[in-house]
Amino acid sequence: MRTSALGPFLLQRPQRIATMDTGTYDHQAIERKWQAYWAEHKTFKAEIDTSKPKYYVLDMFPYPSGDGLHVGHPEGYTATDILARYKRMKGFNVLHPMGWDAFGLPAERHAMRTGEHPAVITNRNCETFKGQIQGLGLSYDWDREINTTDPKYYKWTQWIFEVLHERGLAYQAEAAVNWCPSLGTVLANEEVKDGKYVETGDPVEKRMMRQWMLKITEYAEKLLAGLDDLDWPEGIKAMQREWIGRSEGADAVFTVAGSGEKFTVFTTRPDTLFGATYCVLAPEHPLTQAIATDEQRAAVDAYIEAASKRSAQDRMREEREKTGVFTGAHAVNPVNGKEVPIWTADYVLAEYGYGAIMAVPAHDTRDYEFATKFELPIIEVISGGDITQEAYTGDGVLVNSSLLDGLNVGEAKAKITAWLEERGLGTGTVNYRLRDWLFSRQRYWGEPFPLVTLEDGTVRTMPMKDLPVVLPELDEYKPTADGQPPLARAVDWVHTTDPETGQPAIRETNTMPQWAGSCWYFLRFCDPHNDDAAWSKEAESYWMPVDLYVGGAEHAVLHLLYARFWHKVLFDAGYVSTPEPFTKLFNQGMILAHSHQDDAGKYYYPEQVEKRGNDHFVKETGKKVHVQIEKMSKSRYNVVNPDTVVKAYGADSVRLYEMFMGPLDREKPWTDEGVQGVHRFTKRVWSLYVGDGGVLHSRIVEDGGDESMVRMLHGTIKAVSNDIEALQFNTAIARMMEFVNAALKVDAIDRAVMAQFVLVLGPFAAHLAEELWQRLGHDQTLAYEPWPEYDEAMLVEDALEVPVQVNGKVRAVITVALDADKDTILAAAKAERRLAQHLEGKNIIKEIYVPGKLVNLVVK
RNA sequence: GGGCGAGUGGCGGAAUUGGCAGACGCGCUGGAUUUAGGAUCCAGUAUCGCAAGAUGUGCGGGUUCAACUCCCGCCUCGCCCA
Repeated sequence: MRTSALGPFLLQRPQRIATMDTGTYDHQAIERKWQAYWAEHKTFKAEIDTSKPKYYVLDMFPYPSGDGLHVGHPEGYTATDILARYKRMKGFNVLHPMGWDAFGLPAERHAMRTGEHPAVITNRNCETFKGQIQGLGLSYDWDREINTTDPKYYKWTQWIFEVLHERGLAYQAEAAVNWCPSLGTVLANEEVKDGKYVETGDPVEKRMMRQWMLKITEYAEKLLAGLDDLDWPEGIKAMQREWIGRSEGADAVFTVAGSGEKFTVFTTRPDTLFGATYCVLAPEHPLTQAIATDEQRAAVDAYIEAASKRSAQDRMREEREKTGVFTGAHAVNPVNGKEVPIWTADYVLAEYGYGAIMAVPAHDTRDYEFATKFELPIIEVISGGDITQEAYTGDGVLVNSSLLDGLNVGEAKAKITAWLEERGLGTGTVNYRLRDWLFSRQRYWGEPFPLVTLEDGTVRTMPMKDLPVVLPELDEYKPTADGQPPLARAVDWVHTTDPETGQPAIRETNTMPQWAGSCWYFLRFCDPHNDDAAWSKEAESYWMPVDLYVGGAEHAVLHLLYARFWHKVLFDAGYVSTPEPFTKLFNQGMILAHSHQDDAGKYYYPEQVEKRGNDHFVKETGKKVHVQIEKMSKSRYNVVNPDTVVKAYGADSVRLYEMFMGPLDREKPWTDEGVQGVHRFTKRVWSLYVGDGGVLHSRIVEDGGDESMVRMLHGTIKAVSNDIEALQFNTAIARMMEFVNAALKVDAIDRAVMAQFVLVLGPFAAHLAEELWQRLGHDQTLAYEPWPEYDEAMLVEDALEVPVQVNGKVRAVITVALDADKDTILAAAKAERRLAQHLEGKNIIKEIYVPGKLVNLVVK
């Protein structure tokens, strides 16, 4: 066995783990060793250091479910970890924290079933998650770990609620909510489909309840405008814009004939006012019942009752058959005094606009459908379509519209809006689809509201000294028999006194929704142990904003909009220094997996299935199954558990594979063979550095190593650096593979080259790189080693290879001197023997040389 | 219906943004090693063809010396909104 110049030196170093002496790649021992090292040395602890530029890279923190991590979680976490490690080596002071979004319904349900306190369940789940995450070697500063259910944390969530309250942005209202009687709680709109709770199928109904609301609508304009400058995926920005749904139009006041009652409608098409042939009030509209005539009252009441059972989504679905009933009353159209019938129909929502519309069937698809079904008149006011066939929604010249005749849509809008304003019959307005945020949940496992209500109905927020308002202990977590939230069971807790006046008072029994804690956790990470404030000005202004935020696209709207809203309020209140919290956002794609299903629809675990020829069969029964690629889920029997993969192939292999699978933002299927492929790569890296007996491999030499590897190294550094910056980790890994493949083919490589490559590998295969770095003779972690610089001069090849095309098809490749000029190269190209048959008997009519790229000869 | 995105070998995917299509990996084929299996190593692998060569990036057109890339018209799939 040859020993390199460094061999003897390394042999003298004490080996920490005996099994590593054998020279085989023992990923388990290496990973254990370095994870212990990082923890013991607090390698990734972040402190404010104004001498360095900061970089705040954040993952969307997880809800720690009882199922533990699945391979989807580490995808984003690995991406941010690579960036964090890379930025540290680039000299940035990196903030890279992790915590738990731990309030939520699953823990509460579990508590209802078992009687175990949700905090106990939650803490157990957090520990599981933490263990799994640490097993992946992610470089979080664990001293900054936070948990939204910790009273020390939610004290400040309550404080922010008080800031919102002080600023008039929190109010109580009777609101129509999705009430699920069997769960005893309200549900968010997205949890309801077809009048049922999506998880259990329990029926859901509309119910008016007193609820806390947050006035997010007041920030609609700021939330919209703020999107423009963010480095976010355009699709996400578009979704937020749609969600906010700004539309310009006009309010118009209609009078109920013969009663003097008035109602306002919002329309984006005031130009079509002359075409209004009926009005529709939402079933929930306060006038609906009031104006119903005696003959129609029974039908109207029945309709209102039926509508209350349908969700907003359901009601808005266009393909759904329109329903509605005539109220018996008529409305006076403000522009022409014409009386039109007033209907109620559930395609009009109480929450949108004023819950009332003027219907112009000739120029609105839904109104057209409704009018056709109920044989209501259709009057054309904009020419250009054929209203006997369908609604015409395009531009055109106004007709049948008195003062508007002859104008186009834009002109007519402006003219009629001014006309309405002059007469006090309406105003030009901006309307938003965005609704105020329903902020109460009838649940136990959430933040209590920091306020009490006095006997006279006065609401008082708790003074700072009395925060946090801690969740009381309960014997049972179910709603009370009379339908009150679980907190109503804590009678002594509910009945309290106002801390300032000593008057008897009662506490709020609703809790905040799960979104609350995640609206500001990125701020707490800046200063997680501060007991005097949610964060210090110093910490906030140093670390914020978040430079890169990575998470799933499922949070495109709600979490990201709510967090931006709170942040803007805190900005206006002077508590934070930036108007937006997340400078750059990136959504990782979902990881899919193969599932095996028979014709009856039954799923099988991959282990139950075997491949025979091109088909797959259930081992036991021989039944044929089809293989498909689907989202991972327990019910599809196709969830991949990262623990088993880490155990079999190592955390470095999991990290590398998740990044190598494909572009970060795309969906991609998990395959075990793929993991094996990158695992093979880690073994090849090991064998590149470590020879028999665990000493450095003899190919590593002090100097005189292969020249081509120096060039290869610089190319690799350049490519990997660019790829990391662009979050293109798949191609970065491919470049490193190319380096290793080339390195394994040469006999001697300079030690300096090998050391630099370890540094490049470091952000990806962190454990392996640390181990090799140590074996190269370093006694400190590589985490803060300067990132290798590449030299552009080193990328230049000795000679230039130029492809030669004839009529755009490559026919030969010629090798020319680097400094060869155009004429020389063209001459060389034309002289190329292999081109002869393509040039024979033809005339060259054009010669193109793209410097350094190619030659193209156009012949005829 | 509208918006956004995607479509490239048997598979996941590359292509410095108009310049050698298929990097890298999986799988497969052959070989070496092994009692055997696994692991490892070497060679090959878009399609047709013995070859020369021809064809080839969802489909159809166009621009260009040159198109996966740009333009026009379609088809399919995914997500979001109606």
